[in-house]
Amino acid sequence: MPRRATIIEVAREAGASKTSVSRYFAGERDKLSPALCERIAAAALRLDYRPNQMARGLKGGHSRLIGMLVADIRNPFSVAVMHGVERACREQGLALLVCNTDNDPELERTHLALMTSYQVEGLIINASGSPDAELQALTDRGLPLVLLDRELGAVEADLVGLDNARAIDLALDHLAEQGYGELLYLSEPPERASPRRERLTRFQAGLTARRLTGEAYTMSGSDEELARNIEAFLTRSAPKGSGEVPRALLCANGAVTLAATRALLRLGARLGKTGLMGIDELDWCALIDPGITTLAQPTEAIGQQAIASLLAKPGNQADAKARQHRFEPRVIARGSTRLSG
Amino acid sequence: MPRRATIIEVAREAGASKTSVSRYFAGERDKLSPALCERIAAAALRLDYRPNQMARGLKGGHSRLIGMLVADIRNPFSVAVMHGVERACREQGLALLVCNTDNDPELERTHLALMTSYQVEGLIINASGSPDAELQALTDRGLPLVLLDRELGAVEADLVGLDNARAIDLALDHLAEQGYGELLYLSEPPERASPRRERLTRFQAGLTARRLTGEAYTMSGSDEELARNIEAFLTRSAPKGSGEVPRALLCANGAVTLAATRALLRLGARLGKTGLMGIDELDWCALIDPGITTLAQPTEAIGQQAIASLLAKPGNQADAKARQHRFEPRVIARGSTRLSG
DNA sequence: ACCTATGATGGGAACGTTCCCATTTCTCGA
DNA sequence: TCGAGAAATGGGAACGTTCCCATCATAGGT
Repeated sequence: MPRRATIIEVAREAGASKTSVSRYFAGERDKLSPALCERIAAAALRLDYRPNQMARGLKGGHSRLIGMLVADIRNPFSVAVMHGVERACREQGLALLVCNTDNDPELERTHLALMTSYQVEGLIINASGSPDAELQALTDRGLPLVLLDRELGAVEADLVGLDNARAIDLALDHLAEQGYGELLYLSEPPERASPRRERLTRFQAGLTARRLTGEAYTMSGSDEELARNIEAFLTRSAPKGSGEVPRALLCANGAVTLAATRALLRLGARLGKTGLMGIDELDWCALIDPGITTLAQPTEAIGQQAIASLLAKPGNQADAKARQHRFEPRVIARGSTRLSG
Repeated sequence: MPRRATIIEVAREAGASKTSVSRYFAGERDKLSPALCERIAAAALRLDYRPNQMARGLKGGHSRLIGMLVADIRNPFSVAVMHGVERACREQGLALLVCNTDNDPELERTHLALMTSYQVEGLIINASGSPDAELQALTDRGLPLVLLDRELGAVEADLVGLDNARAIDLALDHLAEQGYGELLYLSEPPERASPRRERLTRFQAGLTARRLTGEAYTMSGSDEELARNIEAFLTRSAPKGSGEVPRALLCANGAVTLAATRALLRLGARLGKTGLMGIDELDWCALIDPGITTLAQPTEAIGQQAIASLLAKPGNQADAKARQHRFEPRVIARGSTRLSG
């Protein structure tokens, strides 16, 4: 059972010192004479040498590892962002340690500890709970940190995510433009996740300027309950004075869109006549009969920016103010917000 | 900027030797007196000590890291399995290094090298190319290895995945039972991925015994081309002698199901009258009008078994024969395979 | 009382790097 | 001709663990 060659063996084989070999692999080839470079390259090839990242990480703290903590790995949005993060890592020669918390704050703490024990050089956090204290301790220690999608009050760290206000504005504009006048905003419980709060707030704030009326419903219970609430919204009598005003649902994210669509179909609603729009573009949104209108997030860009922000961190100087990178969504208009259909 | 405490500092704080502290954290507490244990625990708590995994990994090669190489991280099946893997890792105190190859064999090689440079203790491979040589070299070196979903001819390693023959049998049985007589099997190019070959072969072998006729189409081009081929299949005249025999599509995986559904809806086909069944259960399959019948894979179990197989490897003794863990899928019958609808 | 297992503890050499300092050789200007 | 400085290279001490060995009680059998 052969063992991997070490830097010492390569040095001997190349007739050089381990320092030179180290330099060669650390990308300081310009400091070496071409002849030496060549000898080292040949020797390394002959021995099939690969630097041991564990040893590297031990010495200088240069693990070349990035940790990513995801609240729900089965959420397509998270996966899409992860795809962008992964690609950016690859370009930088970084490896990605992925942990999924399944929205469990307890697990989040555990995984945070796990990742730091691997001396990660940076952390991308899509928080499920409020590990503010733990995270602040890490930044204090000089560990670059980026918040993904979800803000965390007490932590000074860059945030990368959607421009939630803009997203809601775009949605409201689109719905108003299409002729819908009464809206029902559907969301998961907004307590723990900042984007949910931001979106909900903006929704409520954005109604009057557009002469819309609307209300919000927080999903918590069963599909049945959701369906009942949607039905109540759709069937209640129009406010006096106004005639029949078209009604629409606005879904706060992909999971909600799924549940709402299920409910609407169960109620036998005709999409379009009943408006339906969701944040997050999903595979199947084009499939459901007239197509479901969505707001697509630039997930790839978000992922790449997360790594960019991480690497831009001056490392030790914590003086750099926390930045926000808010990305703009794109409206993908389909039949579910077309009244004429 | 405080630094993390080391084992030496804990030892001093506890009035013990680093060896004892090491033993304490390596889970050999039974070899220590209760008094000493207590002192160490207190000291570690006071200093907020966490063992440095990099150093651990360096010394004994015990990195507690598992690598997972995924061909396509945006495939919901892969993510679902990864979820199972992640959970199993967590239970074992392992960390998961995830690499996505985007189905690029070149990238696969790079990532393989990357992961091994982190001294991973095991590797879960969902291959995109044929890195047989590289992988065999790794097993020879004693690295436990598990193939996920996709077999690799030349590598002796456990395989964990679906019982593809059984899956096709279940599908054919179901379709025959529901009264469909002519089938079109849709698949992505079967060259590189063993499950595609296994499924296709079994499909062709399983027709006659069930008095079915069928043909296979390999998706390669555009949606239009797929739609044309499906249309040709649906509209061609019945073979002489037999009356009108109900026709159905069988989709080899989730991606194909998506494309086929898109095509069918575009063609204005009525699901049910035209049968549709797919391998892999997806969020939206219940949503499309009468519901799409699927074969669900036990993804969580597959993921957990992958880790189990990895840990069961006798480590060095490569004598252990490669095992196959084939899981049985479950039919989720919906309207798309109900003629009466 | 003595010799020997047995169990608890500690000292120190690895593990494979990086990086701080030499050391050596060479170039160039005074 | 000489010394200074740069450029190329190498030696050795870390980094934070683990683990082999040694040490030292303590207890038990003779």
